[in-house]
Amino acid sequence: MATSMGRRTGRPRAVTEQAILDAALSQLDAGGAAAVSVRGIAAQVGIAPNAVYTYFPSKAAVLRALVERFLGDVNHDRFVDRQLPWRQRVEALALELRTHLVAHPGAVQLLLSGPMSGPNGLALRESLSEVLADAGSAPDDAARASYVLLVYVLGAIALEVAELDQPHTERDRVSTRRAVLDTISVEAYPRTTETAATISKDFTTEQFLWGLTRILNGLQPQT
Amino acid sequence: MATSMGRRTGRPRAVTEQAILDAALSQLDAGGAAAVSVRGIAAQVGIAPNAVYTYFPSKAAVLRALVERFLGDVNHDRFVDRQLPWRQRVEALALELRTHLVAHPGAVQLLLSGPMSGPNGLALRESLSEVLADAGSAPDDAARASYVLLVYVLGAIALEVAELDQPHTERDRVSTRRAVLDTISVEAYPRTTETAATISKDFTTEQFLWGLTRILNGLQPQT
DNA sequence: ACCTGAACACCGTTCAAGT
DNA sequence: ACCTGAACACCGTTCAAGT
Repeated sequence: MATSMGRRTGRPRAVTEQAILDAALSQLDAGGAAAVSVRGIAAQVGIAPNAVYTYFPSKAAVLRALVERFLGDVNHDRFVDRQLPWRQRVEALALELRTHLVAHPGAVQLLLSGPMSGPNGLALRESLSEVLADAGSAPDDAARASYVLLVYVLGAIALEVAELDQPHTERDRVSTRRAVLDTISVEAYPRTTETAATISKDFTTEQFLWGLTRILNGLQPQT
Repeated sequence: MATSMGRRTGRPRAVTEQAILDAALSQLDAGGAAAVSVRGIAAQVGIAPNAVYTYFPSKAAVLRALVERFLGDVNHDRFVDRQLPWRQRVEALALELRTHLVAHPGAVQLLLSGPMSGPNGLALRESLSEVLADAGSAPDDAARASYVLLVYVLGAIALEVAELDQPHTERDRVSTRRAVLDTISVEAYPRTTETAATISKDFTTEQFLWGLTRILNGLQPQT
């Protein structure tokens, strides 16, 4: 509420923080994260390069603000609607994230190179925690699940957009995507080899990922 | 086998490709991906900046070669051992990857910003596919599972190293890590709220991730 | 308070010249 | 064949000076 207040009198600002971020985003879209430059932003909004530092203290601050605005733009309507089943709420979030990230592929790099510690980033993680708490997780555990889900969504999209830059045929791409779908569970398929007999019948992907995470975090797998 | 052959006579090389990559890696370790520079590499190995272009055609090529060498360094012994149960083989790979990536956190950025399309990258994906084929997946489906697993491992480590740069207490970090462990399955916890009743009893994390992936790839969820 | 021009210490890459 | 010095077109950031 104090956005247009408190500005000390003097020469009026030539542009706005939003215009700076708009320019940064258009550079991001045009050439990826590496193509975003302070000088390019300045040229686009029509001020001298160093004038950018009146709006943000550094290029890193510009990128942080861009990530924050990006996260603020994802639609939370279905996500926070407690009337909906929790599955639909999480799916809505994942879909929203994917929509925005495919529209701005460079943003994936930005998201993965920082810990999303701004207000909107924390809010998103908290909302996700709430959903999973509604789903029946203990409050503490829900925070954990939100981490796993974000990892999965961001990681999957990161690799997807990396592949988009490659000279693959569309057919390759489609089959790669479909390829991901059916194999999350190896249980869904008949055992065809002898070594496959080593798998116990009731071993699920759920247990598998659980054990994998445990190992990745340096703890002993349960025996 | 033709590495030291075929070099046309003339002035001998002052350094080696490996020395260039060593220098690049030390810069990566010291200051992250952004700190790797052609000029810095040249200074470290003791040649002029432009002499680097006798060894690699561009900075991007240096980084690609670095990723390739990195992937070649992961120990495949336990991973390719068909005597071991497939779970242990995949876990060995995940652990190996994590060990190397935590030792060289900047490499995560490199891996996630490219599609790992070099020989070693493809070999790793193929090996992973073989393991899952041994586990009973149909050959085509196994390629898909390897994608999911790589996403999970790389994504998880990317966020982990991003958090390492933050001013968190060790206690925070440990609890965050433990937090990830227990909540991959919401099924493991008792339902405590009314909305939780919307979850069917036999709904597993496996099905959940499966549906999520399907949605992320733009296909209709099954009803 | 905000802008500008000029400068500093960098970058990746190219080119002509040396051996 | 490989190296060097010099140059080109950049980069983020700082500083002194203007209004």
